[in-house]
Amino acid sequence: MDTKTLCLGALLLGDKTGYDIKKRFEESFGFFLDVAPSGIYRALNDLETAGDVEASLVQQTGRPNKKMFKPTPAGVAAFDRALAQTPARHRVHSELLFLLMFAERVSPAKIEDALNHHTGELTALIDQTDAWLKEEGGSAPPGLRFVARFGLDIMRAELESLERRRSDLERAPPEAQHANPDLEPVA
Amino acid sequence: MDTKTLCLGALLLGDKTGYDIKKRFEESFGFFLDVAPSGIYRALNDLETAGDVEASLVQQTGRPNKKMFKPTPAGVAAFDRALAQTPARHRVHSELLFLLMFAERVSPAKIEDALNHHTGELTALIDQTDAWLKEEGGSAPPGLRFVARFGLDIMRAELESLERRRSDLERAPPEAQHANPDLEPVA
DNA sequence: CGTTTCATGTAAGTGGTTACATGATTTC
DNA sequence: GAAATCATGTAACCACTTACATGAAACG
Repeated sequence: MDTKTLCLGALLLGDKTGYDIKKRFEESFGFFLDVAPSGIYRALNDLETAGDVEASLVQQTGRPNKKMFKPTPAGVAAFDRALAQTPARHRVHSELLFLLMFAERVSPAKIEDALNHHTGELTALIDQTDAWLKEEGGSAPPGLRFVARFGLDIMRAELESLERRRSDLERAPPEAQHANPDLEPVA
Repeated sequence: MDTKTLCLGALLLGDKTGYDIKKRFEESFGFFLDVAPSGIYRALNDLETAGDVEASLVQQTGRPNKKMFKPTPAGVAAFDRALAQTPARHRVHSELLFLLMFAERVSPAKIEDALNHHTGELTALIDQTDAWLKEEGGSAPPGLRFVARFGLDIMRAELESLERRRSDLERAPPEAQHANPDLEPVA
């Protein structure tokens, strides 16, 4: 899914400036969609020249001026079209899992760190989502709420599974397999 | 994570040809890592010129010849280095969730389809992973087994959550928001 | 005082995707 | 007969990433 559509979506959810969108991606959104910050401003400008958003400059004193964006009817239509056409992919894009697949080849410290880091991120996101549901969840559209609840379910399942199975990785395999002495035969 | 490292990983897991790797990506691997098939052959050739893999041609009658690849010691070292350096990202890259966030703007049929398709994929993958664990799981390295088990946990959690919450989406919100009637384009 | 927050961009480079090409054999 | 499987690639394009640039104010 391209950055432009993602930005339009953010604008429909109430964001106003490129900075707002960037923040949203760093927080909730970013958990399941990737966008580079610099790409956002670019996309916004492209959308503007295409007539899909309208911009208005806001002078500010004490802090940088900003540019507020609003989708035009054409932009909304384009968004809906993109939504309807986008194949509904869903995958756990994870270098962490790739790393864990090859856990034997990596220093235990790195594995430990990676696991700790991820569980930390998960608990933070869980808390954050939980708070959002309580505060704003009531007034949010059902789709948004659904995704938040679903996300919570998954993140909690991940945490639980990691905690339960973690020891399987940390216990070095009894004897058979220590590091990789000879790895041709694997096949 | 770049295609080359991914290919090296696949070779360490026992794959031999580009085609094998491609298949692995379409099956298990592909669930959490993206690679375009055409990129694989390219990557393999690059790896060969870099001296990270060795190739041997296999003449076949009745079907196309193939090129079997094997990592060199240098390749193995490069792989381990890449593993150690790669940040252990983990995110649910999901256009499906994006779609669901804006469920009100999409035709109920599309939502229904997307959900059905995904649950179908999930059950298939669950069965497949389950079977793998029973058949080959015993002899597989612990990292691989861990990921398979973790994957099962998550996929089951997803299925359960989707089934439980699905009705929240299908029930149109009481009054306020009934789709978007002006959806001229694709819809 | 140093760092984070706010706020918006440019420039260069490339890795990856899409689309195309080939062709025998087995399966339905 | 049509379609899928096996098997390997080339060519071109461009969206995205990384790195860099700027600068005031608030926070600690």
